Amino acid sequence: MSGPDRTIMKTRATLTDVAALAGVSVGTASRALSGTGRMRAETRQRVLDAVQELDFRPNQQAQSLHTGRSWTVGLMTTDGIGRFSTPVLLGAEDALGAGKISVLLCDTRGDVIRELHHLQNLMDRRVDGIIVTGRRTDPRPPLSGIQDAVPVVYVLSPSTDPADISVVSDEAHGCRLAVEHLLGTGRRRIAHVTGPAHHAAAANRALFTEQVLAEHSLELWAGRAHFGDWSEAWGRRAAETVLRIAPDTDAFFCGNDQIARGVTDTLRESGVNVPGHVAVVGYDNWDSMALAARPPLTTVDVDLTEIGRIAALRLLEAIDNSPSPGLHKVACRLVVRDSA
Amino acid sequence: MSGPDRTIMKTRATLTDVAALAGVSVGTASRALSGTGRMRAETRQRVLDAVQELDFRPNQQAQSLHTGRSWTVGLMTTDGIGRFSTPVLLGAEDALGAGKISVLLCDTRGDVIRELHHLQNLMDRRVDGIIVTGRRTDPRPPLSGIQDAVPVVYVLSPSTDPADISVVSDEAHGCRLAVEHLLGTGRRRIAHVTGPAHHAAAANRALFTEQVLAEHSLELWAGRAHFGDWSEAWGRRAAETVLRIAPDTDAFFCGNDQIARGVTDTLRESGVNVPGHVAVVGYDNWDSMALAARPPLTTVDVDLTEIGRIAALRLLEAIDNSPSPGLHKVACRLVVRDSA
DNA sequence: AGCAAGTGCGCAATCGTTTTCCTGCCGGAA
DNA sequence: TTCCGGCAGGAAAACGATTGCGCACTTGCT
Repeated sequence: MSGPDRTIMKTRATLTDVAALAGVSVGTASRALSGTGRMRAETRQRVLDAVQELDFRPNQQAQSLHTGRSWTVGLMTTDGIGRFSTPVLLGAEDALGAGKISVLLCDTRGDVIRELHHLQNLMDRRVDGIIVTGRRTDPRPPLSGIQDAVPVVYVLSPSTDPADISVVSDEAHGCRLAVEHLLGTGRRRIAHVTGPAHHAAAANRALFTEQVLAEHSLELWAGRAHFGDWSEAWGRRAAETVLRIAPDTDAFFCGNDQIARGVTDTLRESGVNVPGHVAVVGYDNWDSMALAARPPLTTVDVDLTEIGRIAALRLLEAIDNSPSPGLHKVACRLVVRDSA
Repeated sequence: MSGPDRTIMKTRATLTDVAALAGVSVGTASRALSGTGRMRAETRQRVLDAVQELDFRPNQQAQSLHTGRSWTVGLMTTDGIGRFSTPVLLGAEDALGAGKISVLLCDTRGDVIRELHHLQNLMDRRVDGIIVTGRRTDPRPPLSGIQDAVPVVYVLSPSTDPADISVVSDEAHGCRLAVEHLLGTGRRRIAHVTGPAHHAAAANRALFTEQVLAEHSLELWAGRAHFGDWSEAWGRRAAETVLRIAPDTDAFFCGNDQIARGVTDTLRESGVNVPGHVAVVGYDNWDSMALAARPPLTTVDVDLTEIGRIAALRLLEAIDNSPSPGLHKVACRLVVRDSA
């Protein structure tokens, strides 16, 4: 319905209004607010009073137009906003917000056209920087068409160009934490069940796990790493297989918490005590999985929020013209619960 | 030939550059681009060529400063960005993106101070509208301090002021779908296990469930609704209780998928066949729960993405000065899998 | 030829700040 | 008294676009 238009449109006060009320020129009013320039304390106070009186707040767009800084960064997520990118996003938003910077959200859904389109939009809005995050940890090609126009930080999925700034989780460290925790509780026959071999996350974690074991003159139990998918169902199936081919396995290190949960389910239902007889360690520390498992999972926390925070800090540095290019790895934490 | 621009491409081309290259005034160049005003076809073409040549794109900030529209909306989420607000957010971003509008993300973490702060920021940036979303479905007080300055749409958590625009899930509809599906498969003794009684979501779903049953001259089985928390552990415990006090129960309708999963676990481990002997229906259609349960859960999908989309559309209407105040309810879908 | 009605396009104001330049004015030194 | 340094604050030019107004030049009609 066509209601009565807002006649009482109380338009916000401008600096001109403030200056008029304070009896000074706009230039002086501006200087009074920014603290630059010299003026009598009394004059400055008159301006401040007027600001108070009119509830004046500067128009960001006008400021940005003049200074060229928009105090805005774009956050492009390539793969929806899933379980992984959300904490990253929050961490970044938090760190940026402290610096008075706001976040423009773009979801490309993995579509190159859409990515280009959003990129164009961000440039049109003169963002000060861009954070690119993906769900997978596989490297991705850098954004095309923005040669140095604005700084970019890649998160979770590093850029294939080592000259770019990338922030990722230190998976080698995560695997070390898990394996050494298991070793510390006396386990020696450790099987590894994980996701698809063509996922970097799965392949890398398997590799790092083997490396850490090798340092202790051990090998993966039950043959090589067991690649499947990231599901509970796969965890259940894989556990059955391992129990069959290597019944003396005394620990499972799993590529994520869903697999780990599936493994514990199979173990419990097979009458194998966890952690008494076999220990299980997960990866990701996904609360609703890790806590609901029986028993609750000991698991590697990749601290996604911290990753987001660090990415934001690196971006701020780059915006301030002192970028630190390269791959930044963020340490993991081991969350010890009951399963190992 | 793209010779000269490659080296000097330091700053983006402005309309002035375009006008100079085309040999016209800025005003004419502007009109050539906007399509307004009359001019010789040849002149327009010269401008268009210059735009092409210089890769010109208008500066949004300058446009906004003049027109007063920022083509930006704020999206405030009050409670982190969880499982519920994320799909809403994506739906909104999608619908708004189609209208060339970008989304500024703000996370208040349920803190009133932070909310005020973000609100202030959004106003300073002259957003065209604001979407407010919360995790809980309980009503919330409207944003304070923005008397009609910009339109606001509340999502998931409706505003306590009925004159505001709110978009929520139609929970009565969701409960009807679930209960009538159970009735359709011949169940008559339906128990209800749900979250804390002080959560609107739990209380309402229990109420609606009873209402639908009453329409069929039935009552909740195993006494009144069983309130607890939203966890699997509660689902497991509640199922045990129900099996004990009302062993002839033939269906469970649960307040969310986690509870439902807990219920199926207890049933399976007690040797009760699902759905052969007892049927189970969940709520939320949270994939990683519903699909991983044994058997996979039949559950109510609240279509959060659609809710986000609709919220965005309502906001666009309001921005265009034809708001439709009140509570808008979005229908649910029943996703039938194996548990009922 | 003369006049009105149209075209095509430039000029300049505008949006709200920031920042540079410049002008008074005051006091102190010569 | 005159000159100069320094401080307070005003005028105005940016920033990059949009748009109302009006000037010059065509055209069409008598």
